[in-house]
Amino acid sequence: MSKASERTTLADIAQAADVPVGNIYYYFKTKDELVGAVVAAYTSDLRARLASFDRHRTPKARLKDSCVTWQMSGSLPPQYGCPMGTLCSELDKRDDDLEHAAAELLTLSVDWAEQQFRLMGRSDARDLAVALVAANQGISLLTNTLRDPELMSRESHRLDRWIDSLA
Amino acid sequence: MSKASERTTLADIAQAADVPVGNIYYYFKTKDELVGAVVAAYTSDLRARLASFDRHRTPKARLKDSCVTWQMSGSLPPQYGCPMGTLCSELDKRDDDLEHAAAELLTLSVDWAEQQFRLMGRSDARDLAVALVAANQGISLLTNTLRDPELMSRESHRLDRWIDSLA
DNA sequence: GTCTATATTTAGATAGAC
DNA sequence: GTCTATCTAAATATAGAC
Repeated sequence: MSKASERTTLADIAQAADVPVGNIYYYFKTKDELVGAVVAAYTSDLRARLASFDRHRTPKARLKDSCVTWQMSGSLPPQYGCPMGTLCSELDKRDDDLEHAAAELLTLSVDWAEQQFRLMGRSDARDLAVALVAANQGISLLTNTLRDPELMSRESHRLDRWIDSLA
Repeated sequence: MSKASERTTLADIAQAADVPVGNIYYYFKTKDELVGAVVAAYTSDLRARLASFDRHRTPKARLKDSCVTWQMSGSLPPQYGCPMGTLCSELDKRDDDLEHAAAELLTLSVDWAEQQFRLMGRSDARDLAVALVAANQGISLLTNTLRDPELMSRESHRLDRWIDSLA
């Protein structure tokens, strides 16, 4: 099999970190432990980002800022694929502690958005939150798969106008 | 590594098909050839589905039907993950013929939807098409990751109303 | 703490009996 | 056409020198 499955190996990580492979095991007992550390870092980063939106006075401004922020984090080097989507499909198949890490990550975003729509007085806050997160995840998938950053920016603007249009 | 990376192995496929592993090589020379066959089948299935929407008289009816159809194909057994999303993140990383298969699959859907919006007289047909496909992909990811089929049906209804609201 | 060498495990692929 | 046994390659993991 030529270069088929292409999941990230310890050799890849070691090369990126410019250390020998065996060295990794001084810091992490297993590869799973390393993956867990990555997920934990990603989670704490997301929490920090969500918290940072508190600086805006209105929930509408917070939501609009979140679109822009996701847009930036989405336009990473495309060869790494849609970060959240990849994480979800990788973690989703497991049967250990990390099995639900992807779900927790998504729930974090949905709950936050729901809270903002609720503060805007929308009784359909949950549906709107789900739709917003789904739109962001979906456009991230399209942008990365089609290798076209403009898709993300155009959809971001559309979502921005959509949020503006809400009561 | 316990059950960490969890990509689909030939052993998994053989077990699902209830045949011994070696038997697979009678039908496919390599695993890549098997993956290619799966992608080809998926593509032809998508083409057939898009073609079947022609039975509706108006583009609006076609688009609305496509949401319902995607909703059904999305509520598969959740342990397999979001089908299209998984396919994209798996194929995306390759460097062979299949590298762009995921992109072609998505483009097929976007082009079709663009055509329908265009027939509706929308000058922003491309943006709407991208948004629709992204919404479907995103809600598929959420539905599968959060293991909640209701997310998909509620978002489908929302998209249905959204299409109805367009001029 | 960092490195090399090597052991272990797993997945892809082949050979050959039936 | 189907099966078992086995080979090879690659990735995870460990041992032990420095």
